[in-house]
Amino acid sequence: MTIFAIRLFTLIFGLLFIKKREEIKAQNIRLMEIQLQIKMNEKLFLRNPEHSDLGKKIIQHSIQLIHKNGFEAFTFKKLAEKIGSTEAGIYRYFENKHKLLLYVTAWYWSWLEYRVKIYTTNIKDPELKIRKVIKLLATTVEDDILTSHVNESSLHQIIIAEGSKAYLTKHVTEDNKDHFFQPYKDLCAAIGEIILEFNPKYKYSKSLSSTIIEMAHYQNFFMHNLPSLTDFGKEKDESKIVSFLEELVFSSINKN
Amino acid sequence: MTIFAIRLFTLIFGLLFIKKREEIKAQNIRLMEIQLQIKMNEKLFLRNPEHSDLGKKIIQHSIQLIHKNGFEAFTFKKLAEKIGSTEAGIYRYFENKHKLLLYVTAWYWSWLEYRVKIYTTNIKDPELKIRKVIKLLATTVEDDILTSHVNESSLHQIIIAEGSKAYLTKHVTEDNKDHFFQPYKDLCAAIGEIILEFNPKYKYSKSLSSTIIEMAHYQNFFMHNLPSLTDFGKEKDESKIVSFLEELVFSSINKN
DNA sequence: TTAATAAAGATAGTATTACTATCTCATTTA
DNA sequence: TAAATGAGATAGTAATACTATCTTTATTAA
Repeated sequence: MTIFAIRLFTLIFGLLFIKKREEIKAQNIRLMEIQLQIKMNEKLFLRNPEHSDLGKKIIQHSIQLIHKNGFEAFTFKKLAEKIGSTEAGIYRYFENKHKLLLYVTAWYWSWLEYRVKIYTTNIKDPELKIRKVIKLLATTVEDDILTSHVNESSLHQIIIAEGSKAYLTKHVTEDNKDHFFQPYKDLCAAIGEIILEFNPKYKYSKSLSSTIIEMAHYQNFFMHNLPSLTDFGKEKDESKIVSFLEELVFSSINKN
Repeated sequence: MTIFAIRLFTLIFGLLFIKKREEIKAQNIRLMEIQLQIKMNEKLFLRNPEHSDLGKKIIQHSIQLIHKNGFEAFTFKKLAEKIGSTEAGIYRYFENKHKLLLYVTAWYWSWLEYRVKIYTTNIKDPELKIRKVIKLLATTVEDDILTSHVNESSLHQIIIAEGSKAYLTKHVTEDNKDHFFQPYKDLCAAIGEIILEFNPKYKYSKSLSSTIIEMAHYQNFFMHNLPSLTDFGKEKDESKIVSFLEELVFSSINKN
């Protein structure tokens, strides 16, 4: 079923799904391994990190380091030391650390949209679709086995704490012209569509959509770090955020 | 009336309102000048910027520079050059640029809470109060004449684009222990109270409150910079954000 | 098998940033 | 009049954010 859903998704939404041949040389056996590969905007990198071991290590350990020390403290030098390479080596892949942040955030939003699509295509009822979407947005993810070098759980945490820094810059406009935020915008549009499916007359589908996305993350951050800004400070229970967002959304879009 | 409201506010909410004696030496005349002074957390600075000309210049030109070039590009060196002082001079007032950001954001939230209070104390109807609050949050401010060295309009823009960077750090927890976010939390609590006034049974008053605050700013940022994330991209009309927020809030808290 | 090419390691160097330290001088204030 | 304070001037340092170049190693194509 999963494989079918994934293939369907590939056909419909154009993400790349490849069978990767991995040669185990010692035994000279060819194994087929299923890997999810997300097509990334080429302007985000100088050399495609998916295409080499060093590249994958860069992504993998960037996520770890940013998650551990935060984006401000993250430097290419520290990253290089961690993966046993050199600063210059990282610069061959990414122009600077902000591009790398744009890369991992774009990757995250693409991956989320992919999950939204495969988990909602089989659902008819738009109400259930929206509930599913909110759950996907606001619930901590388990590591996706389809992506060996990306720890989705850490990545999720990064997006919560650092995600908005990707666009809160003086060069948003140029970055936007280079389509660096396309995955975010696509996800927002997709959720907006579902909202309109539920209520075609609702006037703020996109703004409500970006509100859900942002708040799914912000309420999580607040709950853990500035609890008095939420009503979930004591329990620290993600399902409460889901309930809040559901109530917020459905009371807004109900057709009365 | 304004003066009365301000005095009332001083009594009730403990903000400092002082008559500042300004000696005009040449003429040896003492003038009384009304100044709004917000009591700031002492841990935010090394030397109180309100207490000297250089200090006020630091605040005034920091706001200008951050507004113009963004917080990342902002350095104490550039600031010093701009105001004709030295880097070391600025460091006597603020430990680092992040503390300065915390200072101006805390100032902004205090000022907003002060405005929320004076503009809602005379209103009985909680519905009207909420409408007023949303307008105050989501509408560009005119420069407040009561604060000579703060350009509130630029400050508002800064909060939209840089405000969340104040708490999106690895040291939120310590900063929170030092009460650096108290003004934000107070504002959020105050709005939460009004929501409960309207509907005492509503379960998410604080989360809804932080949602309104954040979205008032984010929808504005999106509208201007990533318009496809909103429904106001074409008109770029702040009053649309107000309408969106009003619909969001009232459909959520209506008692049916 | 050989040559060409690409990836990546090794090393060096620079401008800027984010500070810290110290010394002097002018102005207030007590 | 002495003491305290504010602020200008200058110097120095460690870290950051790069750029450049040279060499070694691995891959591929002729």
